[in-house]
Amino acid sequence: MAKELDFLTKRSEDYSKWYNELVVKADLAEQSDVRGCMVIKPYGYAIWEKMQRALDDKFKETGVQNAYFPLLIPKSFLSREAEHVEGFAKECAVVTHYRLKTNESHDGVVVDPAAKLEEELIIRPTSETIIWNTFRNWIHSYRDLPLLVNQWCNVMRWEMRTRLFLRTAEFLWQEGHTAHATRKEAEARAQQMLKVYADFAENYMAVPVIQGVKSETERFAGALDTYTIEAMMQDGKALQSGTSHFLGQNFGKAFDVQFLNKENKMEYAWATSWGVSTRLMGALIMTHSDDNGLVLPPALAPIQVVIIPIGKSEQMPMLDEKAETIVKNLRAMGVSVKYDNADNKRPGFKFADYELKGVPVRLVLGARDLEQGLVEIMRRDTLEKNNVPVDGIEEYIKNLLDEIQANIFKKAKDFRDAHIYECDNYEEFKERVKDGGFFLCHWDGTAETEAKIKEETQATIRCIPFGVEQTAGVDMVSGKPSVARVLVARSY
RNA sequence: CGGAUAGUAGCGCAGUUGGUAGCGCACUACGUUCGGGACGUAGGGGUCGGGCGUUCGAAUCGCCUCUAUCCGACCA
Repeated sequence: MAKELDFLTKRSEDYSKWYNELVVKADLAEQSDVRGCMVIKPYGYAIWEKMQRALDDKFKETGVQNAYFPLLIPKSFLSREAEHVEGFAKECAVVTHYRLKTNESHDGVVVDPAAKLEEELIIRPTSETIIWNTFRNWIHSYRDLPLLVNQWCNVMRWEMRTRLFLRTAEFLWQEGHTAHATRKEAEARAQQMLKVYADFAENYMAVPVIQGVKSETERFAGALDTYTIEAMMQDGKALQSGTSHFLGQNFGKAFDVQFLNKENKMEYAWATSWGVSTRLMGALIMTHSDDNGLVLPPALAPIQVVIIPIGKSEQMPMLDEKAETIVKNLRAMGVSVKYDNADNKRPGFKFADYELKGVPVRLVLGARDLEQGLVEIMRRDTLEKNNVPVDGIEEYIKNLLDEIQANIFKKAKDFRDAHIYECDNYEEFKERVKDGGFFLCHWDGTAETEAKIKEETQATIRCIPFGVEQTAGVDMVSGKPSVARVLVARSY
């Protein structure tokens, strides 16, 4: 029997520790030696690639095209839009020199002071400025609009405290930037992309989200409106999982992007931007995983089915042959399968390892069961095991994958819904918000109230949610009248 | 930038009257195993974060410094 083994910390014991260990042990990512940066390992990156592909397809369905803009942004660009620079100035990495030279003792290099840049370059924290500087040359007439561009890239924000996937100094994301002839069209686009994100989160990631609009203080720097999807993690905290901004004419004016409209009049272009990042990986991990490790939705799992043979060495050729047929059939149905017949790992080890990695379905091909025409199927979401006839197993698995996808979404949604509360009493709120959960509360709409809640409870207004009944009431803090409930929670 | 804690093998750690470094996992080789994280035997791997000091002698004591983690502040 096993002696001291390297199990995960229990989720209930220390949520942060559990999360960090899980990311590392499931082989998704690790801390880099470079401060605040992350190494995404092949298995983690495979999940990210699946996300990218699915999102990219959806963007293209809405007419968006991919492009690429420079990593380095001249400092002067960033300061063109006042609010924008204010929002990002504190977390920018700056390039000041373009050359190194050998030091005097010839055992290292130093920055060459003679190679100081006349104008410093900023490593992009986001690309609105450089993209709108480029858009100026692309947009002259209403016929050039709408301009719908997306880029997949890395950005850098010098955060004080970082956590794998959730907040890293450098991260991967996509940022969409669109230019429009009318305010209405731009607003519609910002909302449309939010829907795309919500659809992706729920149908691919199986993460239920609440859509809404941010309060003024939580808005993106330079935006007129910021739309958001908010997900609930298993500790009851909120995770902002994607945002879409209506930028008005702020960047059009800042970068002088004007066009001739149908009436032959000059007008500034209307803008949106929208993005999701590798933070979605964090949402995926924290929403579904359990004490055995990761639980991946079949739609995003790099390996959907793992087949593990068990038998004496003389039976292995027979099992290999049987497995080959099943693998071939499953692949023909578009299912990604791994057959693991490595003889240097024992079955028990493989079971635990693939559970840790969140593989949705495990098929055990046992010589003993096979004599009766059976194989063992284990589903990762419930850990249930079943003996199933090997005939028609491919169809069974295909259906099971769909069922798992639906089930983990339902499970996450039930959990979230059970932790959403309406609350009208501030004292009660202060007490209960410590334990997590989403609170629907009346708000008088002032920044003062918002700041007070944040200061006293660490909770923030996550969004003014769409689709909730707009009932009048009184603000639980100030006692002033309120027209609707907003979503308040602690967040990552 | 404040408060706390910690830096010893790839990872996790032990190492108090100060005496020249060890355990588990991982790794290498061979063998036995294989239906829920196997075991045996034999190996390889360390300037004890860095500097200065005290001492015959420092992982251990003192001072300085660097780094990391957690809690705050900060975080479209």
